[in-house]
Amino acid sequence: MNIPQGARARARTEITAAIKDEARRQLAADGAAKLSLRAVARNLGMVSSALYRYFPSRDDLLTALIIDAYDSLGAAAETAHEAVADESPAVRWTAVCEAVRGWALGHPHEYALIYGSPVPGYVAPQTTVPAAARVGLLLIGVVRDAHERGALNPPPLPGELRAEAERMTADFAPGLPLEAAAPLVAAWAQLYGLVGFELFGQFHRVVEAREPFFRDAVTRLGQSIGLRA
Amino acid sequence: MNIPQGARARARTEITAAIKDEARRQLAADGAAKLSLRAVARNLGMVSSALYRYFPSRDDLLTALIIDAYDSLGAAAETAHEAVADESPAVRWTAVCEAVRGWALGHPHEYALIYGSPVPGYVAPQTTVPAAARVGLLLIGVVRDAHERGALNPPPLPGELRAEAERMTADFAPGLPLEAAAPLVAAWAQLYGLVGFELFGQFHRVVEAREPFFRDAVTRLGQSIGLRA
DNA sequence: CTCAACCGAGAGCACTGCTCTCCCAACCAG
DNA sequence: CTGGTTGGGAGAGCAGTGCTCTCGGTTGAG
Repeated sequence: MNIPQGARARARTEITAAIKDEARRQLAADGAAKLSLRAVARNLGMVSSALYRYFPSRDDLLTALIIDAYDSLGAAAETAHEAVADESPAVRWTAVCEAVRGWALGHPHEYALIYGSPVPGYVAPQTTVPAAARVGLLLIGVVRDAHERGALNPPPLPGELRAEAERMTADFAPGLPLEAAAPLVAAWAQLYGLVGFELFGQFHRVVEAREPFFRDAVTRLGQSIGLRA
Repeated sequence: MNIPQGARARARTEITAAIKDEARRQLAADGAAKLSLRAVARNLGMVSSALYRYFPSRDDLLTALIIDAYDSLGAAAETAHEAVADESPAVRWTAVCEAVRGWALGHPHEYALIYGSPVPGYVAPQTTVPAAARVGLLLIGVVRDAHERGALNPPPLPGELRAEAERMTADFAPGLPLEAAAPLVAAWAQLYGLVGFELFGQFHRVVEAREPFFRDAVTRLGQSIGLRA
């Protein structure tokens, strides 16, 4: 990103990038579990121990890939959103949802890496949080926008969720009506349920017309928060 | 299940069960990826090669565990359902959903095994289908029952989903009104989105009051199919 | 120009899934 | 009761893994 700071440093960033690229290739081809440091090193013409100068462990490489995947997904969603920025909130909502699904179908193993079961004993470091939040923030923005232009009719807020809803809006969704907070978070999770089931084969012989089915489901998901079609 | 058919056959079923038990222990402790055939054999006092007489590969052992996990989850859901069999469909719906969540929280690694990202290159054999279908059939039964007693108000059916809905009801949900088919399947997937997000840490610092949040979400999920509270 | 930091190479350790061969014990037919 | 067949445990071995450590050569800062 900066002015070249010496051959050494530049080589380091280049090699780091090359490692990630090769790792991403293997990830896309065979999935996270088959990603092998030795194979990455081999394909890069280096010896496996040299790779540890760049990533102290396999988990650190995976973490880097996870952040990249979150960013790639977030960018795809944001791009799709910009293309319909002038439309109604309901249209923008489904556009973002369909972008998530599209990205997932195009990057199944990367999707599995970030939204599938966490790799054994692996705990995502805090570093991943900002990248992971991008899609969520985008959805919050759509719903808040609907609220601001008076196009939001959220369902009533159950009393036992009032405190939770207040905390949610204060923490990460300022400007959102209390009634929309929990339904929005739930819809966010449910979106990934739909995508995951399709991607991981749970819809095999159950859902055939995948696209219309998904469009219908996320439209109703938007309605469940109060976005009217 | 039968009359003892000789020491040989009995020993075989006993050892097979012992292997599965030990494997399940390791699965619960460390997750699927760390399940090691050699470690299982070691803890059972046998040599690793002997284990291949019972399970031809690691994947076959995993498949057996997957089927058991589906059955365990299905049994938990059915038990929970029976306990409220006399209640309204809406109550039974949330009871089944909460049973799924409860089982998942109690068996995180087994849940990850069946609903997380499929293990690398692993494809579930047809054998798993009946066990996997139990929860789905239970939910179908609840909604059909609501329909039969006139307590179901499904949303309108979009034209582009009519053929799909006809196929769905014909294939696995006879007696269900066309309008309910797609919303039900979607709700089924969305339920696992909610559970998965909680289980895999996506709700960390996002949802604090997990139980009321979940109860509210699945109640609205039921309403989205037409079950009135 | 010197010296520390950097980093690639290679050997090695402990582990994995899986195969193959050997050999004994259980079983069934005659 | 016996003899051949089969089931299954033991052990060695192969190819692969993540990771560590040591040895040198190169780079770049003081």
